[in-house]
Amino acid sequence: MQSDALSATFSALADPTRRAMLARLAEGEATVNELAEPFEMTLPAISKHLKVLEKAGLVSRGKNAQFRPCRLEAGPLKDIAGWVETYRRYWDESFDRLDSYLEELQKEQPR
Amino acid sequence: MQSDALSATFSALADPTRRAMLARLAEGEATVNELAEPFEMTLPAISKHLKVLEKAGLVSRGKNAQFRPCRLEAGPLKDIAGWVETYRRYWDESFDRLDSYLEELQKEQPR
DNA sequence: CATTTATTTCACCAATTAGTTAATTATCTT
DNA sequence: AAGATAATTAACTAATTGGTGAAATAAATG
Repeated sequence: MQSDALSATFSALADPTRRAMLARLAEGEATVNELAEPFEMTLPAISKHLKVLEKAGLVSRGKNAQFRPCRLEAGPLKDIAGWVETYRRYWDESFDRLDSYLEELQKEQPR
Repeated sequence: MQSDALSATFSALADPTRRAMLARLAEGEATVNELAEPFEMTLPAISKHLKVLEKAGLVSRGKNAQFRPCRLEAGPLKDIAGWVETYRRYWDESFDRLDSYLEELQKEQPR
């Protein structure tokens, strides 16, 4: 088990099923069965994928009777965005302009 | 082996050693031995990590005498950035403003 | 040509991952 | 209390991953 958060997040995202589950959760909360519905997998498999997402902090779960509604938690995605952003200059020539735009944004909304 | 490109990229990035290698390559080309130097791993292990990065399209290799200089290829990182960007609204309230800024950028520089 | 240097391939191993079926737990409904 | 529904846990398996040491390959150098 990789212990650093960034690795856990990248690892959780390295699976199309899990990314599809996040995409579904982006539209709103869903129960485990609702999340499982589009896939040809058994429920225990879905349960395991959910656990991976949960450990990476990408999903949180509530409790409603026998249901365990899942919510998207985007914090770790922000970290991914931050990490990848440091490489933007290597694929995008207009990096400098966006960079300074983001700096502007920062100044406008101080903490 | 997961066949889709996005999964391969996330998977390649889900390892701190490989991310460190990319960070090194961001500073410029490096040989395998140069890349290996900061790590306590054997050369074959490094070679394997490089192969993972290469298969994900994140690294390309040249040929110079017995050296195989490695270069960073940022294309797949752009795809990661694109993927994660669709979730920005979930962690950042000022998404709408950035979104419209990026649309502006698009218009200014068509293809 | 023999040796050194750079790197890869091979054969192996232990741990992890992604899936299964069967059993269990928890809660609601009748 | 009994049955149905939601979800998890357990036990197992096959494939993948991340590492190793030893051998092989490729090119430069004495």
